[in-house]
Amino acid sequence: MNRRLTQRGRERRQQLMSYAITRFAENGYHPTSVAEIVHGLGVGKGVFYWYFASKEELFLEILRDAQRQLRRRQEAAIADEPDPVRRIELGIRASIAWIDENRDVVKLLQFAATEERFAPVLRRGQDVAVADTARHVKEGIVEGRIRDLDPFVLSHAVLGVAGHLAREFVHERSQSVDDVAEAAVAFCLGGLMGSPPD
Amino acid sequence: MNRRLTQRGRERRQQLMSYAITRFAENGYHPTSVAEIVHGLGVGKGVFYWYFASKEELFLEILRDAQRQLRRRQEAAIADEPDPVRRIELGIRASIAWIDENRDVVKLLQFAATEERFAPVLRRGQDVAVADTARHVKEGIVEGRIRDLDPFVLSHAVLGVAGHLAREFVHERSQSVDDVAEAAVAFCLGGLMGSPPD
Amino acid sequence: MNRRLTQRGRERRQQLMSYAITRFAENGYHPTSVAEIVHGLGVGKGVFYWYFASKEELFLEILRDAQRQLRRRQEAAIADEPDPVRRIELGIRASIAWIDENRDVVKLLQFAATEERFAPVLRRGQDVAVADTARHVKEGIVEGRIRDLDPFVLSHAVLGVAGHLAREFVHERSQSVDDVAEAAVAFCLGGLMGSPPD
Amino acid sequence: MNRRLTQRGRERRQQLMSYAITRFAENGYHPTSVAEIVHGLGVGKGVFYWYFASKEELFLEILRDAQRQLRRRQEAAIADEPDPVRRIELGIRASIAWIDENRDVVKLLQFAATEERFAPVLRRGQDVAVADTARHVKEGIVEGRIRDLDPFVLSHAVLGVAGHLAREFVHERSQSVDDVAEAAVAFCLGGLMGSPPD
DNA sequence: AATGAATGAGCGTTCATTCAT
DNA sequence: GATGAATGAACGCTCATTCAT
Repeated sequence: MNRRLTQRGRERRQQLMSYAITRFAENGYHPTSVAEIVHGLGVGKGVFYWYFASKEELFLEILRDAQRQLRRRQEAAIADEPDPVRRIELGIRASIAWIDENRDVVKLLQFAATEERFAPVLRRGQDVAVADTARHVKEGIVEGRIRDLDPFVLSHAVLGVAGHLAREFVHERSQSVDDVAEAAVAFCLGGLMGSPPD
Repeated sequence: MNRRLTQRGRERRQQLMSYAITRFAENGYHPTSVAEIVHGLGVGKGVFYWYFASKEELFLEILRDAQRQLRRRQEAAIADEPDPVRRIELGIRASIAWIDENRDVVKLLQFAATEERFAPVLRRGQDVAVADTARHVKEGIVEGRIRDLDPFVLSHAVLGVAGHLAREFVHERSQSVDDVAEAAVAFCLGGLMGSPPD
Repeated sequence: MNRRLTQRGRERRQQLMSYAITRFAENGYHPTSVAEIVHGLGVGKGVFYWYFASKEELFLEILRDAQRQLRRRQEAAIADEPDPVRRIELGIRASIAWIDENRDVVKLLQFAATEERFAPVLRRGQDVAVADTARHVKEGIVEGRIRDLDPFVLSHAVLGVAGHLAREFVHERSQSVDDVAEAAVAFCLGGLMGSPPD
Repeated sequence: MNRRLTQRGRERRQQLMSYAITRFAENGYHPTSVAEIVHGLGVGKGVFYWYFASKEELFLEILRDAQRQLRRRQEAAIADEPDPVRRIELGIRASIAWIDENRDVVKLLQFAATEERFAPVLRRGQDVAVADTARHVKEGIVEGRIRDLDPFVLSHAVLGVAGHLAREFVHERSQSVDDVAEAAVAFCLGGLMGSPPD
């Protein structure tokens, strides 16, 4: 692989990835055949293997792409906000927005987590995301605005809430993204800073 | 199906389910063949189809079983605790404990969420779990101990945190279940009751 | 693989091998598809893979079988003949007879020699055959009846003549096996014992 | 095909043939793809089909070339040697030398013999070679220096020994070409002229 | 209840060949 | 002359499922 592609080539490749994402998301990775993908695009089978070494390689590519995009989105949202708590909030909002806009890839990320074959790629991305958040949490703890618990656990909790709410509400029960984001932020900030339960 | 089974028959069936769970969790549902399952148990293919109508049926059975178990566990934990907030806490602890003890099935639940074929079964279970939690949340709101936000959103947030932390920490980073439960409870109660972020 | 087979199973397996040999010999190994083999036998594709791990494995099995058979045939022919030169002669005759009766497998042996993938198996068989012959040649040299040249080279020469004549004459120009054997023996004994070319 | 080629064109064509020979010899004819050949040469696929009508045509070309070359080599070696037995000897030496220098094509000739598709071309070449040798053998018989057996069988035997020894020894067991040639000549002349075995 | 042989549609992948550029 | 994108039939192989025993 790693072909040098013409402009047209790059477009074809993108087209294949996009279509594969929708099919994988709708039908599942395994149940979706390469034949189905190329047929849906009205091209021959060879086209697929001209651009991707294998079905698995395509899937990994999708995974990597998604993680790269999400991270870029979060970084852009945070930019140079100086307040760590506010950075966390902006991160949550950016994540939820991205999840909302990429429900299909999100499903694929979830699926990838369930097969040992794909899990490592995912784990790496997760670690990065947690580390990113943990930095802000630590600052918040130092400033005395976030309670003094393990910053990694807290980061995971934040990510868990954001991801879960975004998936469940925006996709399944069709609430507005903003409402969901609002709730997620409220809950997380409460969880991070809130007075202990007694 | 729905055969009338002898004692031995019921054991065989259970044996098939247990082994299938470990194989599905390790390898994925699709990549695990019926042949692999019966071979691992040292029996012929006929055995499988004596007890299950199809591979899919077996998987659905596993799903239903898991949800039934988890719910029973939560109910047992809550028992007749009168304090709604305390009930939420006990529910979180019970969930985390169950997830810890059933990492394999948990993976299968995650996978099931990614295929339209299995998602409905899951959704039903989720709805029940959320409704259960929401009842306690509502009581808490009425009592003025939980802030006045949409109880369903709050319930989802709680479930999201508990599930996420249990999966990530207990399984992947090998922390003690109790520590994780502690953190989850703290975060959730903070999120539920916590003073809003200024 | 390495299945425990019933009587019927063993027959099926043999049937597959026999038919594959004729197809491979007629058409070539690569151009003959598994589909062609099973279709010719009127069975489903699964049958093939029930008995053989792969097309390649089947081919190797054929190779091993052939070498085993040929060797057994030679040993039976030589039995307990005390005269080493006579043993060589009997070996030549046995080889030619076997080649005559197994023209199809012989073609496969020739083909196998041309692909690095199969060559090693062949080489091993050849080495054994040469070593067998070389033993007799050495004895003949000790007895002063065969000229004092490298016994391995002489053995190879003998095998080369026998194989070549059998293939060329019996198969291609339809001479009687006995005539060919006679000529091969005469030539080889001349080559082994004959006075040097002045 | 049969394009009129420029000097550069003729070189390209030769380059394709040479590289194809090494790939075919190493990997086998069928397992070597056209893509592999053009890729190895760093050119596009069009180049291949500019010079050859098909993969098969290229292979046949290689075959014809090889036979032409070998024959020319033998004729040059024999030149105008008047002694028929000496001509045979010189022919053997020339063949062995050529085989030594063209191990790759030799493998292809061997392969070609195993597919009905290519065998005819080969057969024709073989017939010519045998006829060439048979002429000398006949003369030798007339002169009373070679024993009175079927000259075609004797020629085949000679060719068989020479080919077999050259292939087996020079390539596989790395003996010097001259030693092998010496042994082949000795064996063959013994076989041709040698006193009958008793 | 259980076995193991059989089925055959369907899978991921390859590759000789074509052709617009 | 040459490129690289495209084609699609065919390949080796898998596997859920069936069924005679």
